[in-house]
Amino acid sequence: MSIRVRFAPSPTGYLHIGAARAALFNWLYARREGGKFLLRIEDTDVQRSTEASTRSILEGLEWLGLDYDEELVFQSDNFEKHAAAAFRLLEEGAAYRDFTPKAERPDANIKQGIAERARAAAAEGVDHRSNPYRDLPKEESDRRATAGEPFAIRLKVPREGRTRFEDAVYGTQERDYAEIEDLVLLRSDGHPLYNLSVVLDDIEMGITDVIRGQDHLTNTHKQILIYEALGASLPRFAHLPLILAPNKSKLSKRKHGEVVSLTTYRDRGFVPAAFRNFLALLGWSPDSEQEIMTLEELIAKFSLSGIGRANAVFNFSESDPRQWTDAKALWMNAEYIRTMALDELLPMLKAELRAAKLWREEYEEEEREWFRKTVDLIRQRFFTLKDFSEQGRAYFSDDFDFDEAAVKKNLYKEPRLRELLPALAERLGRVEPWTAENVELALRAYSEEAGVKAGLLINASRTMLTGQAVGPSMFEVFEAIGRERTVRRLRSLEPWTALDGQ
RNA sequence: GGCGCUAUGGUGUAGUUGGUUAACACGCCGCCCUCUCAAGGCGGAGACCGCGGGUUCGAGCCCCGCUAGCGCCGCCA
Repeated sequence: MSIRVRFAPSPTGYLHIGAARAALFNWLYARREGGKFLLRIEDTDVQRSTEASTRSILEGLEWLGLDYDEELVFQSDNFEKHAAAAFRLLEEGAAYRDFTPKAERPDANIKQGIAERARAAAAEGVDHRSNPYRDLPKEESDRRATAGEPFAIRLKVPREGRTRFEDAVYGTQERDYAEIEDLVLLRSDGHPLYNLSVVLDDIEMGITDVIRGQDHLTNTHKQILIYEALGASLPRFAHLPLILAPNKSKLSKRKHGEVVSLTTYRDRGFVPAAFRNFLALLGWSPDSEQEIMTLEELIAKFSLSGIGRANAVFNFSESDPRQWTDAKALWMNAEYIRTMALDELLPMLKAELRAAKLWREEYEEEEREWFRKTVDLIRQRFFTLKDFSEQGRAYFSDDFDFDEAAVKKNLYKEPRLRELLPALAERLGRVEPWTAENVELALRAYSEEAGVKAGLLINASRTMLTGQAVGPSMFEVFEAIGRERTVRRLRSLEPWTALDGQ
Protein backbone atom coordinates (compact mmCIF):
# COMPACT_ATOMS: atom_id res chain seq x y z
CA MET A 1 0.00 0.00 0.00
CA SER A 2 1.32 3.38 -0.81
CA ILE A 3 2.17 5.86 1.90
CA ARG A 4 -0.41 8.40 3.01
CA VAL A 5 0.53 10.99 5.60
CA ARG A 6 -1.17 14.10 6.87
CA PHE A 7 -0.54 17.38 8.56
CA ALA A 8 -3.36 18.20 10.96
CA PRO A 9 -3.03 21.59 12.61
CA SER A 10 -5.73 23.18 14.71
CA PRO A 11 -6.54 26.69 13.47
CA THR A 12 -6.20 28.43 16.79
CA GLY A 13 -3.43 30.82 15.86
CA TYR A 14 -0.60 31.45 13.45
CA LEU A 15 1.41 28.54 12.07
CA HIS A 16 3.99 27.67 14.69
CA ILE A 17 7.45 26.82 13.35
CA GLY A 18 7.33 23.50 15.18
CA ALA A 19 4.13 22.67 13.37
CA ALA A 20 5.65 23.90 10.12
CA ARG A 21 8.52 21.52 10.63
CA ALA A 22 6.12 18.64 11.25
CA ALA A 23 4.38 19.56 8.00
CA LEU A 24 7.74 19.64 6.21
CA PHE A 25 8.77 16.23 7.48
CA ASN A 26 5.45 14.72 6.51
CA TRP A 27 5.66 16.31 3.11
CA LEU A 28 9.25 15.19 2.51
CA TYR A 29 8.38 11.69 3.58
CA ALA A 30 5.39 11.54 1.23
CA ARG A 31 7.36 12.92 -1.70
CA ARG A 32 10.27 10.64 -0.99
CA GLU A 33 8.09 7.54 -0.81
CA GLY A 34 5.88 8.51 -3.70
CA GLY A 35 2.90 8.79 -1.36
CA LYS A 36 0.27 11.38 -0.60
CA PHE A 37 0.49 14.35 1.73
CA LEU A 38 -2.94 15.31 3.05
CA LEU A 39 -4.05 18.34 4.97
CA ARG A 40 -6.71 18.33 7.64
CA ILE A 41 -7.79 21.34 9.65
CA GLU A 42 -8.72 20.25 13.17
CA ASP A 43 -11.30 22.88 13.87
CA THR A 44 -13.40 21.02 16.41
CA ASP A 45 -12.77 23.58 19.12
CA VAL A 46 -15.34 26.09 17.94
CA GLN A 47 -14.40 28.58 20.63
CA ARG A 48 -10.82 28.95 19.57
CA SER A 49 -10.78 28.12 15.87
CA THR A 50 -10.74 31.02 13.46
CA GLU A 51 -10.87 31.36 9.73
CA ALA A 52 -7.96 33.75 9.86
CA SER A 53 -5.83 31.02 11.41
CA THR A 54 -6.82 28.58 8.71
CA ARG A 55 -5.86 31.12 6.11
CA SER A 56 -2.54 31.78 7.80
CA ILE A 57 -1.76 28.06 7.92
CA LEU A 58 -2.56 27.69 4.24
CA GLU A 59 -0.44 30.69 3.39
CA GLY A 60 2.42 29.39 5.47
CA LEU A 61 2.42 26.02 3.77
CA GLU A 62 2.25 27.64 0.39
CA TRP A 63 5.15 29.90 1.26
CA LEU A 64 7.23 26.90 2.24
CA GLY A 65 6.30 25.24 -1.02
CA LEU A 66 4.43 22.39 0.63
CA ASP A 67 1.54 21.48 -1.61
CA TYR A 68 -1.05 19.01 -0.43
CA ASP A 69 -2.82 16.24 -2.28
CA GLU A 70 -6.53 15.60 -2.50
CA GLU A 71 -9.22 17.70 -0.86
CA LEU A 72 -8.59 19.79 2.20
CA VAL A 73 -10.45 18.16 5.11
CA PHE A 74 -12.16 20.12 7.84
CA GLN A 75 -12.56 17.96 10.86
CA SER A 76 -15.73 19.76 11.88
CA ASP A 77 -17.41 18.40 8.74
CA ASN A 78 -17.10 14.91 10.21
CA PHE A 79 -18.66 15.87 13.50
CA GLU A 80 -21.72 13.68 13.07
CA LYS A 81 -19.77 10.65 11.95
CA HIS A 82 -17.55 10.94 14.98
CA ALA A 83 -20.49 11.20 17.34
CA ALA A 84 -22.16 8.24 15.63
CA ALA A 85 -19.00 6.18 16.10
CA ALA A 86 -19.05 6.94 19.79
CA PHE A 87 -22.62 5.68 20.01
CA ARG A 88 -21.71 2.60 18.04
CA LEU A 89 -18.99 1.81 20.57
CA LEU A 90 -21.56 2.35 23.27
CA GLU A 91 -23.92 -0.13 21.64
CA GLU A 92 -21.13 -2.65 21.26
CA GLY A 93 -20.26 -2.34 24.91
CA ALA A 94 -16.81 -0.94 24.23
CA ALA A 95 -17.85 2.33 25.82
CA TYR A 96 -20.26 3.46 28.51
CA ARG A 97 -22.29 6.47 29.55
CA ASP A 98 -20.84 8.53 32.35
CA PHE A 99 -23.54 10.55 34.10
CA THR A 100 -21.09 12.36 36.36
CA PRO A 101 -21.85 16.08 36.06
CA LYS A 102 -19.27 17.95 34.02
CA ALA A 103 -16.55 19.30 36.25
CA GLU A 104 -15.86 23.00 36.24
CA ARG A 105 -12.32 23.55 35.08
CA PRO A 106 -11.13 27.09 34.84
CA ASP A 107 -9.02 27.31 31.69
CA ALA A 108 -6.41 29.57 33.24
CA ASN A 109 -4.12 27.18 35.08
CA ILE A 110 -5.53 24.03 33.63
CA LYS A 111 -2.25 22.14 33.36
CA GLN A 112 -1.38 22.93 36.93
CA GLY A 113 -4.82 21.87 38.09
CA ILE A 114 -4.51 18.55 36.32
CA ALA A 115 -1.13 17.90 37.87
CA GLU A 116 -2.50 18.68 41.33
CA ARG A 117 -5.46 16.42 40.83
CA ALA A 118 -3.16 13.64 39.66
CA ARG A 119 -0.88 14.17 42.63
CA ALA A 120 -3.77 13.95 45.04
CA ALA A 121 -5.12 10.87 43.30
CA ALA A 122 -1.73 9.20 43.38
CA ALA A 123 -1.43 9.84 47.10
CA GLU A 124 -4.38 7.61 47.84
CA GLY A 125 -3.76 5.15 45.02
CA VAL A 126 -5.67 5.36 41.76
CA ASP A 127 -7.87 2.82 40.10
CA HIS A 128 -8.67 4.07 36.64
CA ARG A 129 -11.46 1.52 36.40
CA SER A 130 -13.34 2.88 39.38
CA ASN A 131 -15.86 4.99 37.55
CA PRO A 132 -19.22 4.15 39.17
CA TYR A 133 -20.99 4.22 35.82
CA ARG A 134 -18.60 1.84 34.12
CA ASP A 135 -20.63 -1.21 34.99
CA LEU A 136 -24.05 0.35 35.17
CA PRO A 137 -26.59 -2.12 33.79
CA LYS A 138 -27.53 -1.28 30.21
CA GLU A 139 -31.23 -0.93 31.06
CA GLU A 140 -30.59 1.66 33.73
CA SER A 141 -28.13 3.52 31.55
CA ASP A 142 -30.64 3.61 28.70
CA ARG A 143 -33.40 4.66 31.04
CA ARG A 144 -31.48 7.58 32.48
CA ALA A 145 -30.40 8.66 29.01
CA THR A 146 -33.97 8.52 27.73
CA ALA A 147 -35.06 10.53 30.74
CA GLY A 148 -32.83 13.29 29.41
CA GLU A 149 -30.04 13.06 31.95
CA PRO A 150 -26.84 14.42 30.39
CA PHE A 151 -23.92 12.04 29.93
CA ALA A 152 -20.53 11.77 28.37
CA ILE A 153 -19.39 8.63 26.59
CA ARG A 154 -16.18 7.09 27.85
CA LEU A 155 -14.14 4.31 26.38
CA LYS A 156 -14.22 1.18 28.49
CA VAL A 157 -10.54 0.43 28.81
CA PRO A 158 -9.97 -3.27 29.58
CA ARG A 159 -8.73 -4.06 33.07
CA GLU A 160 -5.85 -6.23 31.99
CA GLY A 161 -3.31 -5.70 29.30
CA ARG A 162 -1.07 -3.13 27.70
CA THR A 163 -0.78 -1.16 24.54
CA ARG A 164 2.32 -1.43 22.48
CA PHE A 165 3.62 0.17 19.35
CA GLU A 166 6.82 0.60 17.49
CA ASP A 167 7.66 4.26 17.06
CA ALA A 168 9.83 4.93 14.02
CA VAL A 169 11.84 7.45 16.03
CA TYR A 170 11.55 6.44 19.69
CA GLY A 171 11.40 2.70 19.35
CA THR A 172 9.15 0.32 21.23
CA GLN A 173 6.59 2.01 23.44
CA GLU A 174 4.49 0.17 26.00
CA ARG A 175 1.93 1.24 28.51
CA ASP A 176 -0.20 -0.65 30.95
CA TYR A 177 -3.96 -0.25 30.67
CA ALA A 178 -4.00 0.42 34.40
CA GLU A 179 -2.27 3.72 33.73
CA ILE A 180 -4.87 4.89 31.28
CA GLU A 181 -8.08 6.52 32.34
CA ASP A 182 -11.37 5.64 30.65
CA LEU A 183 -11.12 8.51 28.25
CA VAL A 184 -14.05 10.59 27.19
CA LEU A 185 -15.02 10.03 23.57
CA LEU A 186 -18.06 12.27 23.42
CA ARG A 187 -18.76 15.28 25.59
CA SER A 188 -22.07 15.67 27.33
CA ASP A 189 -22.95 18.39 24.82
CA GLY A 190 -22.61 15.84 22.04
CA HIS A 191 -19.23 17.00 20.70
CA PRO A 192 -16.65 14.34 19.90
CA LEU A 193 -13.27 14.79 21.51
CA TYR A 194 -9.89 15.09 19.92
CA ASN A 195 -8.62 11.56 20.46
CA LEU A 196 -11.71 10.05 18.89
CA SER A 197 -11.76 12.49 15.99
CA VAL A 198 -8.12 12.08 15.00
CA VAL A 199 -8.36 8.34 14.99
CA LEU A 200 -11.56 8.30 13.00
CA ASP A 201 -10.31 10.83 10.49
CA ASP A 202 -6.98 9.12 10.12
CA ILE A 203 -8.77 5.85 9.43
CA GLU A 204 -11.14 7.44 6.96
CA MET A 205 -8.35 9.25 5.17
CA GLY A 206 -6.38 6.05 4.94
CA ILE A 207 -3.40 7.44 6.81
CA THR A 208 -0.57 4.91 6.90
CA ASP A 209 2.00 6.93 8.85
CA VAL A 210 1.33 9.42 11.60
CA ILE A 211 4.26 11.79 11.90
CA ARG A 212 3.76 14.42 14.58
CA GLY A 213 5.29 16.11 17.60
CA GLN A 214 6.58 14.18 20.56
CA ASP A 215 3.99 15.83 22.78
CA HIS A 216 1.63 13.18 21.43
CA LEU A 217 3.87 10.25 22.26
CA THR A 218 2.09 9.18 25.43
CA ASN A 219 -1.34 10.05 24.06
CA THR A 220 -0.73 7.56 21.30
CA HIS A 221 -1.57 4.73 23.70
CA LYS A 222 -5.06 6.14 24.17
CA GLN A 223 -5.52 6.40 20.46
CA ILE A 224 -4.40 2.84 20.00
CA LEU A 225 -7.11 1.79 22.40
CA ILE A 226 -9.60 3.54 20.16
CA TYR A 227 -8.21 1.93 17.02
CA GLU A 228 -8.59 -1.42 18.72
CA ALA A 229 -12.12 -0.76 19.92
CA LEU A 230 -12.96 0.23 16.37
CA GLY A 231 -11.37 -2.90 15.01
CA ALA A 232 -9.06 -0.87 12.80
CA SER A 233 -5.44 -1.59 12.07
CA LEU A 234 -2.79 0.78 13.37
CA PRO A 235 -0.84 3.21 11.26
CA ARG A 236 2.90 3.51 11.78
CA PHE A 237 3.83 6.22 14.23
CA ALA A 238 6.82 8.53 14.16
CA HIS A 239 7.15 11.20 16.81
CA LEU A 240 9.36 14.20 16.36
CA PRO A 241 11.54 15.80 19.03
CA LEU A 242 10.27 19.16 20.20
CA ILE A 243 11.69 22.56 19.43
CA LEU A 244 12.66 24.48 22.55
CA ALA A 245 13.40 28.11 23.35
CA PRO A 246 16.93 29.12 24.44
CA ASN A 247 15.94 28.58 28.08
CA LYS A 248 14.79 25.09 27.15
CA SER A 249 11.13 25.78 27.64
CA LYS A 250 8.60 24.88 24.99
CA LEU A 251 8.42 27.52 22.29
CA SER A 252 5.19 29.46 22.59
CA LYS A 253 3.76 32.67 21.24
CA ARG A 254 2.64 33.67 24.68
CA LYS A 255 6.17 33.64 26.03
CA HIS A 256 8.33 34.11 22.96
CA GLY A 257 6.35 36.25 20.60
CA GLU A 258 6.57 36.44 16.87
CA VAL A 259 9.79 34.45 16.43
CA VAL A 260 7.74 31.28 16.64
CA SER A 261 5.37 32.28 13.87
CA LEU A 262 6.21 31.12 10.39
CA THR A 263 4.74 34.22 8.81
CA THR A 264 7.29 36.32 10.67
CA TYR A 265 9.99 34.79 8.51
CA ARG A 266 8.11 35.60 5.36
CA ASP A 267 7.44 39.13 6.56
CA ARG A 268 11.00 39.75 7.67
CA GLY A 269 12.63 38.81 4.42
CA PHE A 270 13.42 35.13 4.49
CA VAL A 271 13.76 33.20 1.29
CA PRO A 272 11.37 30.25 1.64
CA ALA A 273 13.94 27.73 0.46
CA ALA A 274 16.39 28.94 3.07
CA PHE A 275 13.99 28.68 5.95
CA ARG A 276 12.79 25.32 4.74
CA ASN A 277 16.37 24.12 4.58
CA PHE A 278 17.01 25.38 8.09
CA LEU A 279 13.84 23.78 9.45
CA ALA A 280 14.73 20.45 7.88
CA LEU A 281 17.94 20.40 9.87
CA LEU A 282 16.17 20.90 13.18
CA GLY A 283 15.94 17.36 14.47
CA TRP A 284 16.88 15.64 11.27
CA SER A 285 20.20 15.16 9.57
CA PRO A 286 21.11 13.62 6.25
CA ASP A 287 23.70 10.90 5.82
CA SER A 288 26.10 13.28 4.18
CA GLU A 289 27.64 16.34 5.76
CA GLN A 290 26.15 18.61 3.16
CA GLU A 291 23.76 21.03 4.80
CA ILE A 292 22.69 23.34 2.03
CA MET A 293 20.23 21.26 0.07
CA THR A 294 17.81 21.94 -2.72
CA LEU A 295 14.26 20.69 -2.36
CA GLU A 296 15.09 17.77 -4.63
CA GLU A 297 18.07 16.85 -2.49
CA LEU A 298 16.01 17.13 0.65
CA ILE A 299 13.43 14.77 -0.79
CA ALA A 300 16.05 12.33 -1.98
CA LYS A 301 17.87 12.25 1.35
CA PHE A 302 14.96 12.34 3.76
CA SER A 303 14.28 9.35 5.96
CA LEU A 304 12.65 8.76 9.32
CA SER A 305 15.78 7.04 10.54
CA GLY A 306 17.65 10.32 10.28
CA ILE A 307 15.41 11.94 12.87
CA GLY A 308 17.01 12.45 16.27
CA ARG A 309 15.40 11.95 19.65
CA ALA A 310 16.63 14.87 21.69
CA ASN A 311 14.71 18.14 21.68
CA ALA A 312 16.34 20.93 19.69
CA VAL A 313 16.97 24.43 20.97
CA PHE A 314 15.97 27.23 18.67
CA ASN A 315 18.26 30.12 19.45
CA PHE A 316 17.32 33.77 19.44
CA SER A 317 17.78 36.85 21.54
CA GLU A 318 15.00 39.16 22.55
CA SER A 319 17.38 41.99 23.35
CA ASP A 320 19.72 41.89 20.36
CA PRO A 321 17.95 42.85 17.12
CA ARG A 322 20.78 41.40 15.10
CA GLN A 323 20.05 38.02 16.64
CA TRP A 324 16.28 38.24 16.50
CA THR A 325 16.18 34.67 15.29
CA ASP A 326 18.52 31.71 15.18
CA ALA A 327 21.95 32.73 13.89
CA LYS A 328 22.17 29.70 11.69
CA ALA A 329 18.83 30.48 10.09
CA LEU A 330 20.07 33.99 9.38
CA TRP A 331 23.31 32.66 7.98
CA MET A 332 21.49 30.22 5.79
CA ASN A 333 19.22 32.92 4.46
CA ALA A 334 22.25 35.06 3.60
CA GLU A 335 23.85 32.08 1.94
CA TYR A 336 20.76 31.56 -0.21
CA ILE A 337 20.47 35.23 -1.06
CA ARG A 338 24.02 35.48 -2.33
CA THR A 339 24.23 32.16 -4.13
CA MET A 340 20.79 31.44 -5.53
CA ALA A 341 20.03 31.97 -9.19
CA LEU A 342 19.44 35.66 -9.80
CA ASP A 343 16.30 34.86 -11.74
CA GLU A 344 14.78 33.21 -8.69
CA LEU A 345 15.77 36.05 -6.42
CA LEU A 346 14.44 38.87 -8.59
CA PRO A 347 10.71 38.13 -8.20
CA MET A 348 11.10 38.15 -4.42
CA LEU A 349 12.95 41.41 -4.63
CA LYS A 350 10.29 42.87 -6.82
CA ALA A 351 7.73 42.11 -4.13
CA GLU A 352 9.95 43.52 -1.43
CA LEU A 353 10.74 46.74 -3.28
CA ARG A 354 7.09 47.13 -4.20
CA ALA A 355 6.10 46.87 -0.58
CA ALA A 356 8.70 49.52 0.26
CA LYS A 357 7.46 51.68 -2.62
CA LEU A 358 10.86 51.48 -4.27
CA TRP A 359 9.90 49.42 -7.27
CA ARG A 360 9.96 50.94 -10.72
CA GLU A 361 8.70 49.23 -13.85
CA GLU A 362 11.88 50.28 -15.66
CA TYR A 363 13.72 47.62 -13.68
CA GLU A 364 12.11 45.10 -15.97
CA GLU A 365 12.41 47.20 -19.08
CA GLU A 366 15.21 49.54 -20.11
CA GLU A 367 16.97 49.36 -16.76
CA ARG A 368 16.81 45.59 -16.56
CA GLU A 369 20.52 45.04 -16.92
CA TRP A 370 21.38 47.76 -14.46
CA PHE A 371 18.96 46.30 -11.95
CA ARG A 372 20.33 42.78 -12.26
CA LYS A 373 23.87 43.95 -11.95
CA THR A 374 23.13 46.12 -8.94
CA VAL A 375 21.24 43.40 -7.14
CA ASP A 376 24.04 40.99 -7.83
CA LEU A 377 26.48 43.53 -6.42
CA ILE A 378 24.69 44.28 -3.17
CA ARG A 379 23.26 40.87 -2.39
CA GLN A 380 26.69 39.62 -1.46
CA ARG A 381 26.46 40.99 2.04
CA PHE A 382 22.76 40.99 2.79
CA PHE A 383 21.04 38.67 5.22
CA THR A 384 17.38 39.15 4.41
CA LEU A 385 15.26 40.49 1.59
CA LYS A 386 14.49 43.46 3.81
CA ASP A 387 18.10 44.58 3.59
CA PHE A 388 17.56 45.49 -0.04
CA SER A 389 15.00 48.12 0.84
CA GLU A 390 16.71 49.25 4.02
CA GLN A 391 20.51 49.24 3.80
CA GLY A 392 20.18 49.07 0.04
CA ARG A 393 17.67 51.89 -0.25
CA ALA A 394 20.11 54.40 -1.71
CA TYR A 395 20.52 52.30 -4.83
CA PHE A 396 16.84 52.64 -5.62
CA SER A 397 15.91 56.03 -4.29
CA ASP A 398 17.34 59.46 -3.54
CA ASP A 399 15.39 59.51 -0.36
CA PHE A 400 17.61 57.57 2.00
CA ASP A 401 18.90 58.05 5.53
CA PHE A 402 22.45 58.59 6.65
CA ASP A 403 23.68 56.17 9.24
CA GLU A 404 24.81 58.30 12.15
CA ALA A 405 27.85 56.22 13.01
CA ALA A 406 28.89 56.21 9.36
CA VAL A 407 28.68 60.00 9.13
CA LYS A 408 30.79 60.39 12.23
CA LYS A 409 33.36 57.87 11.18
CA ASN A 410 33.71 58.73 7.52
CA LEU A 411 32.82 62.42 7.31
CA TYR A 412 33.12 64.38 10.54
CA LYS A 413 36.54 63.11 11.43
CA GLU A 414 38.04 65.07 8.54
CA PRO A 415 36.66 68.61 8.13
CA ARG A 416 38.47 69.15 4.85
CA LEU A 417 36.08 66.68 3.25
CA ARG A 418 33.56 69.50 2.99
CA GLU A 419 35.75 71.01 0.32
CA LEU A 420 37.30 67.84 -1.01
CA LEU A 421 34.05 66.10 -1.85
CA PRO A 422 32.54 68.82 -4.04
CA ALA A 423 35.89 69.03 -5.80
CA LEU A 424 35.86 65.29 -6.29
CA ALA A 425 32.33 65.61 -7.67
CA GLU A 426 33.68 68.11 -10.16
CA ARG A 427 36.36 65.66 -11.33
CA LEU A 428 34.08 62.67 -11.49
CA GLY A 429 31.57 64.66 -13.47
CA ARG A 430 33.99 64.60 -16.34
CA VAL A 431 34.69 60.85 -16.31
CA GLU A 432 33.81 59.29 -19.63
CA PRO A 433 32.80 56.54 -20.07
CA TRP A 434 31.45 55.96 -16.56
CA THR A 435 33.03 52.68 -15.51
CA ALA A 436 34.43 51.45 -12.23
CA GLU A 437 37.94 51.51 -13.73
CA ASN A 438 37.70 55.08 -14.95
CA VAL A 439 36.22 56.35 -11.73
CA GLU A 440 39.04 54.70 -9.83
CA LEU A 441 41.65 56.36 -12.03
CA ALA A 442 40.05 59.73 -11.57
CA LEU A 443 39.59 59.38 -7.84
CA ARG A 444 43.14 58.18 -7.23
CA ALA A 445 44.54 60.93 -9.37
CA TYR A 446 42.59 63.50 -7.43
CA SER A 447 43.58 62.12 -4.04
CA GLU A 448 47.23 62.39 -5.01
CA GLU A 449 46.75 65.95 -6.16
CA ALA A 450 44.92 66.89 -3.00
CA GLY A 451 47.49 65.13 -0.88
CA VAL A 452 45.08 62.86 0.92
CA LYS A 453 44.81 59.13 1.07
CA ALA A 454 42.50 57.54 -1.46
CA GLY A 455 40.87 55.62 1.37
CA LEU A 456 39.63 58.84 2.92
CA LEU A 457 37.77 59.82 -0.21
CA ILE A 458 36.59 56.31 -0.84
CA ASN A 459 35.05 55.85 2.58
CA ALA A 460 33.60 59.33 2.62
CA SER A 461 32.08 58.70 -0.80
CA ARG A 462 30.54 55.49 0.42
CA THR A 463 28.70 57.34 3.11
CA MET A 464 27.75 60.24 0.82
CA LEU A 465 26.40 57.92 -1.86
CA THR A 466 24.78 55.19 0.20
CA GLY A 467 24.39 56.57 3.70
CA GLN A 468 26.28 53.55 4.98
CA ALA A 469 29.67 52.82 6.47
CA VAL A 470 29.86 49.45 4.80
CA GLY A 471 29.08 48.12 1.39
CA PRO A 472 30.56 46.66 -1.76
CA SER A 473 33.82 47.70 -3.29
CA MET A 474 33.35 51.42 -3.77
CA PHE A 475 34.17 51.70 -7.44
CA GLU A 476 31.49 49.18 -8.22
CA VAL A 477 29.16 51.32 -6.16
CA PHE A 478 30.07 54.43 -8.15
CA GLU A 479 29.26 52.58 -11.30
CA ALA A 480 25.96 51.32 -9.93
CA ILE A 481 24.87 54.69 -8.62
CA GLY A 482 25.77 56.37 -11.90
CA ARG A 483 27.49 59.64 -12.67
CA GLU A 484 24.59 61.97 -12.32
CA ARG A 485 23.54 60.71 -8.89
CA THR A 486 27.17 60.42 -7.77
CA VAL A 487 27.91 64.04 -8.53
CA ARG A 488 24.74 65.23 -6.89
CA ARG A 489 25.23 63.19 -3.76
CA LEU A 490 28.87 64.14 -3.33
CA ARG A 491 27.75 67.76 -3.28
CA SER A 492 24.93 67.15 -0.90
CA LEU A 493 24.89 69.23 2.23
CA GLU A 494 22.53 66.96 4.05
CA PRO A 495 25.04 64.93 6.06
CA TRP A 496 26.74 68.13 7.15
CA THR A 497 23.74 69.99 8.43
CA ALA A 498 23.62 67.99 11.61
CA LEU A 499 27.21 68.97 12.26
CA ASP A 500 26.46 72.65 11.72
CA GLY A 501 23.74 72.41 14.26
CA GLN A 502 26.13 71.23 16.92
C1' G B 1 2.52 12.96 42.18
C1' G B 2 2.37 8.96 38.20
C1' C B 3 4.01 7.53 33.50
C1' G B 4 7.13 8.46 29.42
C1' C B 5 11.18 10.64 26.59
C1' U B 6 16.04 12.67 26.30
C1' A B 7 21.18 13.74 27.79
C1' U B 8 28.11 14.60 22.58
C1' G B 9 31.87 21.87 22.65
C1' G B 10 27.41 28.14 23.27
C1' U B 11 23.68 26.13 19.29
C1' G B 12 22.18 22.38 15.39
C1' U B 13 24.03 17.65 14.51
C1' A B 14 27.76 13.05 12.92
C1' G B 15 29.77 9.31 15.50
C1' U B 16 29.46 2.64 11.33
C1' U B 17 28.68 -4.45 14.51
C1' G B 18 32.56 -0.91 21.50
C1' G B 19 38.99 -0.09 19.14
C1' U B 20 42.67 3.94 20.34
C1' U B 21 44.11 12.28 17.61
C1' A B 22 35.46 12.55 19.14
C1' A B 23 33.75 14.81 13.07
C1' C B 24 30.71 18.66 10.34
C1' A B 25 27.86 23.32 10.24
C1' C B 26 26.52 27.97 12.77
C1' G B 27 28.55 31.23 16.33
C1' C B 28 33.23 33.12 18.61
C1' C B 29 38.78 34.67 18.20
C1' G B 30 43.17 35.63 15.03
C1' C B 31 45.75 36.12 10.31
C1' C B 32 45.55 36.84 4.92
C1' C B 33 42.89 39.63 1.22
C1' U B 34 41.49 45.04 1.37
C1' C B 35 38.73 51.43 0.29
C1' U B 36 34.75 49.65 4.59
C1' C B 37 31.90 45.45 5.77
C1' A B 38 30.90 40.85 4.20
C1' A B 39 32.28 36.68 1.28
C1' G B 40 36.53 33.63 0.51
C1' G B 41 41.33 31.32 2.19
C1' C B 42 44.23 29.82 6.43
C1' G B 43 44.58 28.96 11.57
C1' G B 44 42.60 28.83 16.71
C1' A B 45 39.78 28.53 21.34
C1' G B 46 35.86 25.62 22.95
C1' A B 47 33.30 18.62 24.79
C1' C B 48 37.16 14.94 30.88
C1' C B 49 30.86 12.65 25.37
C1' G B 50 25.10 14.86 32.36
C1' C B 51 26.99 12.26 37.10
C1' G B 52 28.36 7.56 39.59
C1' G B 53 29.11 2.59 39.25
C1' G B 54 29.82 -1.76 36.44
C1' U B 55 30.86 -5.39 31.87
C1' U B 56 35.38 -5.51 28.75
C1' C B 57 42.19 -5.92 27.07
C1' G B 58 39.42 -1.51 25.53
C1' A B 59 32.94 2.37 26.11
C1' G B 60 30.36 8.47 23.70
C1' C B 61 28.64 3.74 22.01
C1' C B 62 26.47 -2.23 26.32
C1' C B 63 24.19 -2.81 31.67
C1' C B 64 22.58 -0.61 36.47
C1' G B 65 21.71 3.56 39.55
C1' C B 66 21.33 8.79 40.08
C1' U B 67 20.53 13.73 38.49
C1' A B 68 18.65 17.31 35.30
C1' G B 69 15.61 18.95 31.36
C1' C B 70 11.38 18.16 28.60
C1' G B 71 6.60 15.91 27.54
C1' C B 72 1.85 13.69 28.78
C1' C B 73 -1.75 12.76 32.46
C1' G B 74 -8.95 17.75 30.40
C1' C B 75 -16.23 16.57 28.93
C1' C B 76 -8.48 21.28 25.10
C1' A B 77 -6.47 20.21 20.58
